[in-house]
Amino acid sequence: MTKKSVRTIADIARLAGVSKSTVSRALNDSPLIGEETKAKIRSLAREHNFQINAPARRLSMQQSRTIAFVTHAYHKDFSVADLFGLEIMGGISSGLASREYDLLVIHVDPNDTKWARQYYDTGRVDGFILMTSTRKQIHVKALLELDAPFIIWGVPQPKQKYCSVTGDNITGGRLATEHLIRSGKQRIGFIGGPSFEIEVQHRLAGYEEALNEAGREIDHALIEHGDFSNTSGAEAMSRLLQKSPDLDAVFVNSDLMAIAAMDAIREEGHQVPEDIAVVGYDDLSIAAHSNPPLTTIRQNIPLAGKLLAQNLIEYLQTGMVTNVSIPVELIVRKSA
Amino acid sequence: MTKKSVRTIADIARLAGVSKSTVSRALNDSPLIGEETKAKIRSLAREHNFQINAPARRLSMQQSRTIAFVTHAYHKDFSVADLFGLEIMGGISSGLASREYDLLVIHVDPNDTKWARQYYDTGRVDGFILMTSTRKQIHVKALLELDAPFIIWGVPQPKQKYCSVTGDNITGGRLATEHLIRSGKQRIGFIGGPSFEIEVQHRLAGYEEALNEAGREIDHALIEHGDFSNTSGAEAMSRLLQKSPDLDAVFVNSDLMAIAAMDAIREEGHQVPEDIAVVGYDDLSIAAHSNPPLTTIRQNIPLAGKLLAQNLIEYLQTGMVTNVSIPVELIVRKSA
DNA sequence: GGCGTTTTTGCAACCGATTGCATAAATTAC
DNA sequence: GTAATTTATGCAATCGGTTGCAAAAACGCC
Repeated sequence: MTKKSVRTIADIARLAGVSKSTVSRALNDSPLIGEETKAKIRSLAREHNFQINAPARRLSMQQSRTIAFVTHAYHKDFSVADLFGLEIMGGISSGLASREYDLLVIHVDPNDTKWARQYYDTGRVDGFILMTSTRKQIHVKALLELDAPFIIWGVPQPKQKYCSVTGDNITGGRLATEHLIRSGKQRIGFIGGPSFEIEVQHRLAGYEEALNEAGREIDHALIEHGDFSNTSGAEAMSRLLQKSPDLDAVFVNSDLMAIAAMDAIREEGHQVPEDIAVVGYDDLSIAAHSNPPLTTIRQNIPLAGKLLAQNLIEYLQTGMVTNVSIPVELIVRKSA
Repeated sequence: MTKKSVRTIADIARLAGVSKSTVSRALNDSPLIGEETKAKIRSLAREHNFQINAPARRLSMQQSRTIAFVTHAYHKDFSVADLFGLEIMGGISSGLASREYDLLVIHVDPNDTKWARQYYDTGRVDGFILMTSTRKQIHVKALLELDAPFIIWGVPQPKQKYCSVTGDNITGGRLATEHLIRSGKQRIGFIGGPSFEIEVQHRLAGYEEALNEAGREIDHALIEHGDFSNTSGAEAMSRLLQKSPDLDAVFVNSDLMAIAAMDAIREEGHQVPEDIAVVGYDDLSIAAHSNPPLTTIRQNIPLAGKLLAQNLIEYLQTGMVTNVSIPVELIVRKSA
């Protein structure tokens, strides 16, 4: 009913018998304003449920206090980034909210880079969090050229300067492999994501380190790669079983591929984990509910999200470039 | 290197030798501007990669062209809304993008309603899409009081006027049940979400209709309710097996609960689908990859998202209240 | 060529905040 | 009691667009 009559700081100013500037300063807790005046203005604002106008403030301050979460457009296919992205978004959202930033979501076409200009040059967002699983480099390049602030989930290219948060992939690969070795497995396979991805190379490195330390040889017949999709996981598993029928364990680079791999193993008439043990990666929510429940490497996803948010904001405010890697841990369930 | 020198319409105006107003009108394709002038201004804008300033435009036009997607804060537990929410967000995003609206994501505390004011009265968003699975009514009430435009996923309260998109739950319940009847199942159970939810009541109604039409009695010993979480699905299943050991099929109100129920069934030593057939609901991506693959009711989630976006925008622009329900279909896999 | 239209363009106010600088009020110093 | 500070407030410009209204330019017609 009662159409709100006090919508702007000018309204408050009139009520308080002061000027707009004073109200603005009071609400921003400027030391220039006397305590009494501040108190009066604040209580007026509270009383009238005053909410400051965001576009005006943004125009005036030349910043949007909004961060874009950039992810690929969803396609039919079920890819890692989907579930993983959702879980990480929760962490990002809370990290941003605590610093009073808003979260905008952009679904981009993998081949298009116009989006960067459209969001940055228009002042709609102050920075980006890149989660595009594929073609990340193209987007990184676009953002660097624009000189736009951003942070990525993943390992940064060697010579470039930008923020990143990533899991400790070497340790992840090592933990998974060591667990399988401890369980007495002899022929341990590796199913990776695309071999050009640094994360995948690191996980492979961890796998090889663990084997070497146990005095084992690296057997390339035990190594296969997929593209993180579940079908590719099943296919890689089949190829592996073909090449190395004596395999008794496999470390798979994602929970989704691992779950598909377990199906493939069963279809060939083997049991998980008795005949072939399986370790996944990510500890997505579904890992606990797969059949059998998946032993996997947990990345602390809420933490990752929070760090992506905070470190990007830190960069916006101070220009400090951070590259952090978060710890991983082994979660033992039934599959290995 | 070259710091962009043409950032505002005033810059373009200078280059074109016209006034700001003319540039503004030309870029907005106003009929007031001559074709030649328009062409010149447009090509200048393109040439200099001009991007209009969003906050200024929003301030001036008194609208943000941004819609908030409101969902609950994520908790440890894995609930329906999570996966479902992610999938629907893709559809919303594309629906909004095609009308040039931005998508903001807000994770709200279930008991807090301040968020509405904080986003609406500040002019940060023009409207809301409500996906909070629990306590939806509280949030609806808050938005109605604020007189803020919104649309919900779900069935609207009888007497209230607001937009909604929902699945056809009655038909969904009916399709699932009819399928089980056709397969020759005799004792068909029902595991619903919370019984106070209208969606759940509709699915139950569809279930009962189908049974009645087949000349069967409704047996309340075959009906149980959970809260959509997977643990509650497993528990409801156990209770059902206890009460009605002769049960040979069950229609479960969500894929997540259905998958948990299948585990429970196996733990009791029964086979799916031979001993007990299971039909789920939602057709989330995981349904195709469960063990066995889940027969389920598909809601066209991308369409739902698109309609949520478009109908809300329609409402913003014309004030037309829409309440649509989208068709569902039965997807037959291995579990029933 | 002059006058009435119609089509184009520009002026200036406005959207609602922030902020540098000037000024008024209150304190302190002597 | 007055000058010198210190503290608190207000004025007015600014951020970068949009838009109502007035004015100029182009056009049609006799």
